[in-house]
This record gives sequence, C-alpha cells and structure tokens, in this order.
Amino acid sequence: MQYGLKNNDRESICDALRKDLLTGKFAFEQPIREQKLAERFGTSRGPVRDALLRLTQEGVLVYEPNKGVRVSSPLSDAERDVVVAMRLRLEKFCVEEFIRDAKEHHFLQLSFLLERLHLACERASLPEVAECDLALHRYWVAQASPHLESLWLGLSVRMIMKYSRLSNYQQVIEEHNKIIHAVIERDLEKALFYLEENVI
Amino acid sequence: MQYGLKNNDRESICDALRKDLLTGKFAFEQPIREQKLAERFGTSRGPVRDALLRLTQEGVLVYEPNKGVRVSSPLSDAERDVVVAMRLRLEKFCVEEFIRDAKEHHFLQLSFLLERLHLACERASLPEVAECDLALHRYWVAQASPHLESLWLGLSVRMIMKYSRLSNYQQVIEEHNKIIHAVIERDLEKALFYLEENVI
DNA sequence: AAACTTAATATTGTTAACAATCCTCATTGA
DNA sequence: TCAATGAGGATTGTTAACAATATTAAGTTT
Repeated sequence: MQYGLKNNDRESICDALRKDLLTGKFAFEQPIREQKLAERFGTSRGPVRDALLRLTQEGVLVYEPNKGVRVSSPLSDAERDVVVAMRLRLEKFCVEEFIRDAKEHHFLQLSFLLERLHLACERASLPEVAECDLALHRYWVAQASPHLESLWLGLSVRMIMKYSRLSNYQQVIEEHNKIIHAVIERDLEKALFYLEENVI
Repeated sequence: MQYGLKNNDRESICDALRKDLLTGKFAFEQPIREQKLAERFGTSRGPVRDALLRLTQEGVLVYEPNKGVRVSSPLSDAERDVVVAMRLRLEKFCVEEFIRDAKEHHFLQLSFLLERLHLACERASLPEVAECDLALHRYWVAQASPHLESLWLGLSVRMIMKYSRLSNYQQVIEEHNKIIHAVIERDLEKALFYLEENVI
C-alpha cells in the first residue's frame, strides 16, 4: 500500500489517502506535508500534490496558499443535513436510471459488490467496510451518470467523515441487502425507500 | 489575461479557464493541450496541470489517463434538473444563514457586487456578466459555509455551461435586484422565492 | 487495396533542482 | 518584560529535463 506504484500514481495516492481520511487516520485540522507522503508512497512530490489538490476540491482537505493543506474541520450539523439531502437527491436519480436501464450483468456485478461488503463486515474491518459501502453505491452512480460521479463522491466522503455509522456491521449488511434486492427486482419505490433509510 | 502571473499561478489560470469554458470559448469534447496553455499563460506545464486537474474535479473537464483532458459533454436535461435542485438546496441554506448572521458591511459588499453586475450588463459583455453573476451568489455561499463553497461552484458552473440564460441582461438585473433587496431587508421568505425564480 | 509492423512524433507522467514564501526562535533594543 | 528584527530552516511553488505512453504515418506483406 505504500510503495511500488508505477505510472499514474496520483489516482492510487488519492484513493489511499481518501481511505485514510475516511477512517479517521488523520486528526481534523492536522496539516499534511507533501514530502512525508512522497516518501511513504515512494514517489516525488508531484503526484502527491496532484492527489492533495484533488482531495481539496472534494472538500476533504483545505488549502491555503503557500501553506499547503490540512484536514478540513468537520461539517456543522446543519451543513451535514444539506449534504445528506443533496446526496439523496442525486443518488435517487441514479438508482432510478439504473433500475430502468440495467442489464443482467449489472445485477451480477451488484451482487458481487454486496458479497464483498459482507466479507468486509465479517472481518469487522472498518476501512474495508467503508470502502465496500462506497464502492457499492458508487457503482450505480457511475453507471447512471458518469458526469456526476465525482460530485457524488465528494458528497459521500464529506458525509461519512463527520461521524461514521459504520460501526454496526449487522445493520450495514441488512440495509444493503434490502436496497439491492429491491433494485434487482426493479422495484423502484421500495429501492428508494430503503435507500433513504440508509443514507442518513 | 494571458501573461505576467507570478506566484500561485494555478488559481489565476483556473479562473481564466473557467471563464472561457463558461462562455463557450471551447467546444464540447475538444481536447485541451497542456503545452499550449502553458505558452498562453507564460508558465510551465506544472501550474497548468494543477488548474486542469481542478477543473476536472469540478466536472467541467474529463480526464483520461495518459490522454489528458477534454471539455466534458453537456449534461442531459434530467441531469441538469438534478444539479439545479442540488444547487438550490445548498444556496437556500446559505442565504438563510447569511440573512441571519450578516452585518452591515456584508450588505455593503453585496450592494457593491450588484453594482458590478449592473455595469457588466450595461456593457453587454457576456463573460463579465457570467463572472459577476457567479461572484454575487458566491459571496453569500462563502460567508455562510466556506466548507461547501467549492461544491457550490462546481454545481453552478455545470449548470451555466449547459445553456446560458444570461443573454437577457435586463432580466438578469431585475432578478438580482429583487433577491438582494429582500436579503438586505432580511425578508427570508421573499429572498428564497426570488432565488428559486433565478436559479433555473 | 486492406491489414499488420514499425518508426517517428506528440503528449502526458515523473523527477529533481531551484525559487519564493512561511515559520521558528534567538537576538536586540527600548 | 516585551515588541521588533533578522537569520536559518522548513515548506510550498515553479521549472526544465527526462521517461512512459499514445498517436500518427509510412512502409511492408498479403
């Protein structure tokens, strides 16, 4: 995880850092140093800067000219409510499109992602659970609207960062089981209902 | 506009490019070459890459590994509806906060921005009108929630790119007059009503 | 002529060195 | 004691050269 990246490092670095941030490996307001990360990932500062810039745009980091980036402070409750509402608006749209257009192999992929989530929950590994959870939701977003995928990602990461409900693994599994079964049965109403229950 | 930037170029480059994209200076799907922009702005490719990466994250550009970026294709009508709804949700929240907390000098600044919009409309300069319009809305967003400012920016730029209603300058002025007078009178209900009328 | 190689070019990805800026802290002076 | 100053180090910002990849075009074979 910390070495041996070859080409197009910024993607991998960005993903690795996002996972760290998501699971609270850095404290709020903590400054992030480029050199340190460059050493950790075995690259130069260039790709690291790219990744930091991107995470800044996602809202996870805050940038100040000539001072670098730091972990952004948590959202207020009111801000979080807004973000949740926006994510729901977006994801409901995507699920609707997904249900309308999905073929059999899309459902298969969905089942696979659900299975991965199960395994992560069994292992009780918070980073993995967070990642699998996001990957699952991300799948229908990416399928329905690649245009809005990065927008969705920013919303979701900010949402999860504030406080993680992901500790109750049993509940995580059940919620996603319900959503995905409804999706596969193309039951839009039920899918949206369970989605709303899950995205809070 | 094309030369003489000194430190922290990426911000200026990003803003300049965003304005160009907003006002349709590049065609949809058109690839963007780093070297060309570096020459235009009189810098090396580094800061240009930073700016392109950021605009990619905003959703204005699309990135493909080892192939660079191109102008993203326009949103579908349905996608645009979602983006509009999200922006409204966010901006209403910000206006509410703004009205609650704003001091006299905030209103003064608002009047100043409104004045700038007037002048731009009189000059009938589309790039300026677009910029002043955004700057005005951006002000209360930045005041109310710096956390969500870049999120808002991404939404707004995507919205405007699709098709610009900004050709009827008289209407632009009237709509913003109404909004801002309501805000200054701290009339929340009226402000939200006119905002909803404007953000479409 | 069409399909496949291969060389040449163009473009992006990465790196290390250098420049500019910020921060720390000891020194100075009132 | 405390504020102002300035040197030194740490960190970010920029650049140009180089590496990796993609694209193009010409040449070859069938």
